[in-house]
Amino acid sequence: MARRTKAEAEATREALLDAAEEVFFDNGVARTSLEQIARHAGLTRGAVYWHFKNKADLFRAMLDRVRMPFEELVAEAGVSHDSPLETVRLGFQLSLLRLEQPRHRRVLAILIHRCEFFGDIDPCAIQTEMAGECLDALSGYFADAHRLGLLKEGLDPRVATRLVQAILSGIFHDWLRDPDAYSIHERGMALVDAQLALMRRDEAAPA
Amino acid sequence: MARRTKAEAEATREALLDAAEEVFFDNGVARTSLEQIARHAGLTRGAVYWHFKNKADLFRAMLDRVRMPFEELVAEAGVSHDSPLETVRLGFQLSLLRLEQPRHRRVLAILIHRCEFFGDIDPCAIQTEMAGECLDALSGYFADAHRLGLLKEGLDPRVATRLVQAILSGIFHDWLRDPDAYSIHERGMALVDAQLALMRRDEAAPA
DNA sequence: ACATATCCATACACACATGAATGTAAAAAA
DNA sequence: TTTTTTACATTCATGTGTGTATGGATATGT
Repeated sequence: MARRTKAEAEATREALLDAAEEVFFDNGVARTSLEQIARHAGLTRGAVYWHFKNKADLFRAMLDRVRMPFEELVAEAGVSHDSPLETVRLGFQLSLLRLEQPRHRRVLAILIHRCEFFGDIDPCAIQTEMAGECLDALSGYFADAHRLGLLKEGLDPRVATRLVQAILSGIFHDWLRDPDAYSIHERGMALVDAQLALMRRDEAAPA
Repeated sequence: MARRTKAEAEATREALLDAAEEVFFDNGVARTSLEQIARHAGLTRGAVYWHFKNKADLFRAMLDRVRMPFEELVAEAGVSHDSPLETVRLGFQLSLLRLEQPRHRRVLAILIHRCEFFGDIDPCAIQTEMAGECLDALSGYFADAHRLGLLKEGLDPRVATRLVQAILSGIFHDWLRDPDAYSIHERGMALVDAQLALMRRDEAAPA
C-alpha cells in the first residue's frame, strides 16, 4: 500500500497497541502471534515490524502507555494534607481509581496474569520495580506519622508500612483475577479505612 | 529401549516431574518444550508422551504433588485452640512454613509468575480456587472470634477477614517475586502478629 | 515357557511463528 | 518537478514444537 501522513502513521501505531492489549488479554502474550495482532487491527505484520522491533518492543510500548508511579499520583493531585496518614489514604484512592479505567485494568491484568518472561522482558522485575516505588513512598509517610505521634503505641512504622503495602498488593492481585466481580475502589477503600483506623493512635491519648 | 519394572517406571515419571519443575522455573512454561524437559531428565519425548497426555496434563500432575488446602493444614496439625484467633495464627504459620520448602516454593512460583493459560489450564482459576478455600476458612474463624467478643469494638468480622486475607495474599505475592531476598516465615509472622494485636479487643475491656 | 502388554526411543508429517527481503505508491524533501 | 523517504503489504526461508505412528526389548501374567 501507499505511504501515510505522519498523523495517520501515529494512528496505526496506536491501533496496533490497542489491538495488542485486546488480543494479549484474551489469549495471553505467549499464545498470540504478531499476525493475530496485525489482523485484529486490520493490518499486516509489515506494519508491526515497521513500528516495533519485535514482540518484546511492542510489549514495552504497550506498558509505557499506562505507567505512572505512586508518588506522582499524589503530587499531581496537588493536595498536600497535614496528616501523612491522609496522604496515604489519598494515594490509595487515586491508585484504585486508576485501576478501574479499562486500559489500566487490561494492561495490568496482562502484566500480572497473562504473560511470562520472554525476550528481554521480565514482568516479575517490572512488578518488583513498581512495588518498590510504592513501598518507598509509604515508608516515608509512615515515618512521618510516627514522628508526629499519630501511630498507635508500640506500632513500628516499618511494620505499619509493610502491612499497608501487603494489603494494597493483596487486594490488587485478588481483584485482578476477576475484575468484573466487584469494584476494587469501593472494597479497597473500606479496607484501608478500617486498617488506618486500627493503626491510628486513640484520640483520647495524645502525644 | 526395553520395558522397565513398575517401580522404575514410576521413578522415571517422578524424574520427569522433577525436570519439569526445574525447567519451567528457569525458562517459564510457554518457553519450554517437552523436548527440553525430557532431555533434562535424561530421557526423550517418548517417555513424556507415555506418562502424560500433553503439556497441560504434565503441568496438572506437577501441581497435584504440592496442593493442600488451608484447613487441612490446621486439621492435620491436630491442635485445636480455644481461641479462633490463635487458630488463624497457626494456619498462617503452617502455610508460611510450607512455602519455604523448595518444592512448594518452585511450583507456586511457576503457577504465579511463570505461566499463562494454555490448553485447558487456567492458572488464574486455580489461584482463585486456592484463595477461596483460604477465605472460607478465615471467615469462619473471624465469625467465631466476633461471637466470642474477641475482636475490637466496631470491627466488622468480614472486614477483618478480608484484611487478613489481603495481607496473606500480599506478602505471598511480594515474597514470591524474589524468594531468596528474605524469609517469608520470619517476616510474615511479624506482620500477622502485629495485625492480630491491632484487631484484638483490649484486655482491659472484656465482653 | 509362552504370549502379551508395557515402557520408552526413534522417525515422520504437519502446522505455525519469526525475521528478513522485496515491492510499492504516496508523502515529503530537494 | 524530480527525487528520496516513508509506511506499509507481500513473499520467502528457516526453525521449532507438536502429536502420532512405529519399533523393540523386557517384565509380567498364565
